[in-house]
Amino acid sequence: MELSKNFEHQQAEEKWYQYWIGKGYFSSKPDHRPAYTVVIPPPNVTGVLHMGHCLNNTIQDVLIRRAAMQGFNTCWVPGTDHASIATEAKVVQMLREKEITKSSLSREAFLEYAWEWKDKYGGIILDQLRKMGCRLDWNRTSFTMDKAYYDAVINVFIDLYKKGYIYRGDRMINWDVKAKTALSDEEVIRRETQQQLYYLQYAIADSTEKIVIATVRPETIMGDTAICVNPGDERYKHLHGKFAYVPLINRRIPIITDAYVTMDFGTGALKVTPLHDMNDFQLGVKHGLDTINIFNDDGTLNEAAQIYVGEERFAARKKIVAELQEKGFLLKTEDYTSEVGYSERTNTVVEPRMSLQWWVKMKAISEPALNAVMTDEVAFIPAKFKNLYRHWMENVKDWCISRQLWWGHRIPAWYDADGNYVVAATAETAATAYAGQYGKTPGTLTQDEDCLDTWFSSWLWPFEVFKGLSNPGNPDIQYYYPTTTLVTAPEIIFFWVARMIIAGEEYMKQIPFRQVYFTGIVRDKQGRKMSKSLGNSPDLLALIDQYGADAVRFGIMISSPAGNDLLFDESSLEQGRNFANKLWNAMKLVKMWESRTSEQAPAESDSFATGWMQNRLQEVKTEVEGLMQQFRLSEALKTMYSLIWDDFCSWYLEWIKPGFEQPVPAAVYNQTIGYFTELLQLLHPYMPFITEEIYHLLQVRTTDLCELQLEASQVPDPAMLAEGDLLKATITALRDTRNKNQLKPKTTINLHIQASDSNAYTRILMLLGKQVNAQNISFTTTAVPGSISLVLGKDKFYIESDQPIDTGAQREALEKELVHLRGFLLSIDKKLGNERFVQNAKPDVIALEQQKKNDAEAKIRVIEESLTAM
RNA sequence: GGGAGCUUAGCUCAGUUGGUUUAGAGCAUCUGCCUUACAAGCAGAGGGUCAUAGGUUCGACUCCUAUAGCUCCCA
Repeated sequence: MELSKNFEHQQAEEKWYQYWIGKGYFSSKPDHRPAYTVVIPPPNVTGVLHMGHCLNNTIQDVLIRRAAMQGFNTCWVPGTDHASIATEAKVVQMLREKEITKSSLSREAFLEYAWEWKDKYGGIILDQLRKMGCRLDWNRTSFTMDKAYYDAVINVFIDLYKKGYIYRGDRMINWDVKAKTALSDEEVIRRETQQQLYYLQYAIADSTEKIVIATVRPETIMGDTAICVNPGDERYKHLHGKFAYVPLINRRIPIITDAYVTMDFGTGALKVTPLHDMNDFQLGVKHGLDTINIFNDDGTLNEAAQIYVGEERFAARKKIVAELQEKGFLLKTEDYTSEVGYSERTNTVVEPRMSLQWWVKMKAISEPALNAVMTDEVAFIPAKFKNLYRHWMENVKDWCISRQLWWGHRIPAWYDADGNYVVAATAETAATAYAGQYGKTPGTLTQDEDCLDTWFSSWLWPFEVFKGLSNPGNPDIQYYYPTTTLVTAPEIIFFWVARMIIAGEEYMKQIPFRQVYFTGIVRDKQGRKMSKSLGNSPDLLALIDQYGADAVRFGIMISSPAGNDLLFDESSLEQGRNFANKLWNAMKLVKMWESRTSEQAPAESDSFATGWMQNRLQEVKTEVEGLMQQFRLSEALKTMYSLIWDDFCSWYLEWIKPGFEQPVPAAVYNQTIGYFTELLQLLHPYMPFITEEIYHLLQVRTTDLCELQLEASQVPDPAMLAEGDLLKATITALRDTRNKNQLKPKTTINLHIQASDSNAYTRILMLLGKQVNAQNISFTTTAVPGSISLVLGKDKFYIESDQPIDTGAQREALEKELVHLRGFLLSIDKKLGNERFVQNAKPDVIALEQQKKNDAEAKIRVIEESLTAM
């Protein structure tokens, strides 16, 4: 078979994914093996794959694939969440294109459209995960609105209500005037925003005096019910207890005092609008102020505002400012920058609003979840996130769980005509409950129109994907739960991670996962977070198409230490592609030897090479094992990269490479196939497609790489590794010297070694000669006249060739080395001359320093000799 | 305002409980090579007073304090 010049990823990816699926490798059933379980952080059903998903899911796949090779029964559960706000927005938009308004539809009709939308587009992101090669158990694909899952969410609501953890209450909330829904704090994005600070004067009652307040929201003055000053503020002491008039509408409001007011901001006098500002609300409660709501739910002014009724809030601001100016109330305006909250979903400025919503009381229910993390029962990686978690959990606020949407889990609360309510799953059970609670049969009970926050369903994810709630104690939940590792972004540590631990403790009486691995945030080259609105997120499928899935996985993994952000740069994908290509070509080289193996015994140099490669492989396997255990996935990949590229390709293959059309001893060939296979196996979790492809091209196999079990690494022989290091260092030094003396690669040399211990070279002599193009090597005890000399450690090398030599350059190099060594020696002498060092340092540290000193002195002597001989 | 974190080569980052050298890698740069696996390659090289100033210690990139700059989270 003719092998292509470079690795062609397209067919290989398609072919192997289908093959793996066909073999059923990805689907898991409980058995005797230990389980390794991962639940995917369910991507938003409206989503398309972006760099964050790519990072996150590659990491999960690496963990799962490696675990599968280590004998675990791996189960990685895919799925999506229903994303109530985002999906509803998409559906509304789709309807708009068909010229249908949501308000013209019944709830049922709207939901039919929504499901239609979901069925059509909801699977896109899952298909994209297939392209990446993810070893997901597709038979277990879950959705937060599957029937059983839906019911579980409703039952959790009812249960928590019965336990007293859920209540209904008036609170200031973040209101999205466009989506007409409440937002949780986490759905509000704060952004520095350029604004104006308006200085307005309010007339004091029974006086000609005026008080000046500064505000960024002049359109809310109609909702003012007080002016507040700091009690210690000398400027306003005489006004305590007096009244002022709100401009334009002339409402009489009290002047109150509270230490909350900062004296040096604005004028030190604050207008208080309890229903339209979070902090003012607190003041209002504290001081028993009147409350006036001047906005409709769409952000337009209502009747209570008296003026500009029906105007949109920002349009009203402009008009009010104009009128204030015209009537002399506006003293001045200043530029002012502060953080303003925007809706994550609709990007409109969030309006603080008083609203009757459903809440979860968080303090008591979260106690076990705090402890689970603090005691490392749930280990955070990296551990620095423990602090953040504790801080949040200790100051946890109640969770607003109702959303004014239809797409989602409908709140199971039922109201009579007077607003009395019961919580129950169905109309029937609600009627019974009502009769029990209120002692009468209800008239018509109507269900709450709102649905639940999406996170109120996804916090059940780690157990409900195994039907842990809807079918308690089933074999799956017993086998797979608690799950092993959760991989997620630190930005959802509160949204999701904390709440999953809470729900796990509450409903399974167990933690949901043993470890949480926090990935970094993917940023662009300029360090900006990748986002849809910035348009700086590359098209991942195009990248996979261009570079290959393996290269994309490599590129993202090579630059992502745990918990640190990574700057995404396409050059790392290039590196990945080049690496794939390197593997491909190494395979081609080895394949070339297949038909010309000979039965002759391996030469001593071959035995050295294979022995060294074996030991080096074992050494790296051990290293990788340690790194993986610490979740240092990026470093593990770097280690393998270097093993494959440098040790295997650049050194080993060159060492055993036969001359042109020469045979390769069969033993060497077979060992080489074996090493190559082990390398592929090691790398497979990171680059599954190409490794599987090459695995099968190298040899006819009865097994597949993705299922091949890793064998435990053996302890390497340090002497063998040291010999290899000496050989590599010697080759490099000699090549460098050749280079610097303009000896062309094709020019052969005679090499003389003046060694302190010539035995050190016996096994590596042949390889050395081959690699530096020496036709002859001999040992000497004296300098060889007319040759190029170089010093490596305690040994000297003399290169003889026909080429004229430049002693000046050599002398310079040696002198430079001498200066360095003398400086080094000086620093050691200082240390050893320091009495306190000798007294306090551990004996092995002192011995080490002594050794370093001896070595340095020996090297200096050798160089000095060389210089005089010159 | 409160909290967390970062600052190491031109760029992006490693550096695990203080002691194996006067600090490593990839990319970029420079030099020489179209050597029959690979120019998406091969063989080499140069480049850093580890943000700054103190302190602890026999010894600090590593621990402590302050300063400067940057980032994120929360109010």
